[in-house]
Amino acid sequence: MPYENLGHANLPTLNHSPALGDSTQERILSAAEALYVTQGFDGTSLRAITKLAGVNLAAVNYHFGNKEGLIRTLLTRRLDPLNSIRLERLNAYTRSDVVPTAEILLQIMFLPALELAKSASPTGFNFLRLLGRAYSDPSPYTQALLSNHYATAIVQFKDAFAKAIPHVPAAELKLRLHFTMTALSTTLANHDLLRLMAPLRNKKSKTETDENIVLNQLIPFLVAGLVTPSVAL
Amino acid sequence: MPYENLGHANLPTLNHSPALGDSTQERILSAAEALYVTQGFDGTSLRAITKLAGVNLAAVNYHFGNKEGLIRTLLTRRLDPLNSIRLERLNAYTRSDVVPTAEILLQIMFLPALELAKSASPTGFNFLRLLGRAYSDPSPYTQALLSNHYATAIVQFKDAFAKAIPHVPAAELKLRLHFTMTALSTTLANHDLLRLMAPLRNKKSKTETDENIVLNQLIPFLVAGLVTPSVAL
DNA sequence: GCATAATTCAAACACTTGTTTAAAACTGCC
DNA sequence: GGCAGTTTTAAACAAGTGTTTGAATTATGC
Repeated sequence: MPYENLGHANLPTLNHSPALGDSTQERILSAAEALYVTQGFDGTSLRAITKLAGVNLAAVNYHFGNKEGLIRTLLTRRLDPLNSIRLERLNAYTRSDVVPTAEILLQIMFLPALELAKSASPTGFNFLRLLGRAYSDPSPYTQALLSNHYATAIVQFKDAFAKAIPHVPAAELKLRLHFTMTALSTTLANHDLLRLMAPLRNKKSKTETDENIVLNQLIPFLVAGLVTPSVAL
Repeated sequence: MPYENLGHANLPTLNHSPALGDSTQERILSAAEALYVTQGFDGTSLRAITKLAGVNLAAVNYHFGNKEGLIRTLLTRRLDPLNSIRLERLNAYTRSDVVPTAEILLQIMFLPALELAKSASPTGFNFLRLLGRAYSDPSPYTQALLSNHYATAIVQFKDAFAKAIPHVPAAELKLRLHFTMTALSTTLANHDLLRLMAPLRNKKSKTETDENIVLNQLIPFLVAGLVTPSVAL
């Protein structure tokens, strides 16, 4: 009688969209992720999830306890490895005495998300959209869950950005980082992103992936804003 | 027997938060706006709205037809005058042969929202947070409603930005404008914005309003990103 | 002052929500 | 083969959802 195995130790191939070959938990998570990305927490019902997954309604409560438990494992199984890789790469710089630039710091925040998206997500972009959706989800439960994952990682990055951009006062840099994070998260969550990128994709080499296009466009945009001289106080 | 007057002709003093002196419609709209800002469309129930407004449950259906009608008037009574002012000021520039800079264009998009916020909103920031929440609301109804208001206004601004920033290819500029709009909307919707601005407010003159602080910080951030040289293709 | 319209009200409607239950089916192991 | 543990299933639960109804109340116009 489980629903106690909320640990996300088993994330080997939670890839494909809800297919017949997968376990019940994996199919639930895949279906829930696909729906949560577009509908948000409140708009995603357990009946819609279980119907898409092709499993019984009670399976969610059996395997995850309740709806919050489902969303929690849904988010943590993505965010935990993401933040681990981010901090690992950031610490690699700080151990060596190299002071990373703002561009490198943004790459450290972006690249792991893109790499995980390519390796773990079914549709390729569902993982990125999950992150964006979670950050803008109004449900208090999601907000509370995110603030933990968000806060612990961002604190360390804030110090690194302060060293990379010493000419901007701390208060202003704080606000600029806030702008940066919101631009990142909502860009990832946006449905029209693929459509916006279409013309750019054609002009680039065919080996250029969609993820890299976003990276190559968004990072210079954000770097320019971050390092621009402080406005007169 | 109304619920046909969905027109928003009467927006004289829909100010105060739900108070006893206001009409039933105004109290419903105020309460709905306050809740919608924090809970989103799906998370805001009619019973919570009517309870906060101190009116009967059936009053919503009587005055607005249904929940969608309520949210529609909630958004249009704010967005319609906002977009009118924006386009009016933009056209004033285009009639004269002055080509507005990117900074001026952003001011045209920001300033009317801030002015309306100061004059019409109860808590001062509820109006801005309403805009931000609407743009990130996952409910399909809100998205459909917004896409109209959003699209018609942004098309004209896109041309103006293209003239202001001629050195950036159209496809790239399109993406940068997308980043700009998302940064704007989610910044406005964010709850922590006031807390982030606190240290800046103390250093500025006491006449400096919170809205101007956002303006003075966000616009240079966005302008720098918009006008930065195009990445090599 | 009175008839008429507009509004408010309590109650119920049909429906969906997350959750629980207990029996059924399946699983692996000796 | 049979038994214990695990999982799945259909059904029901209580609570909440938007909406409707019809009577009571208030406001309006003559």
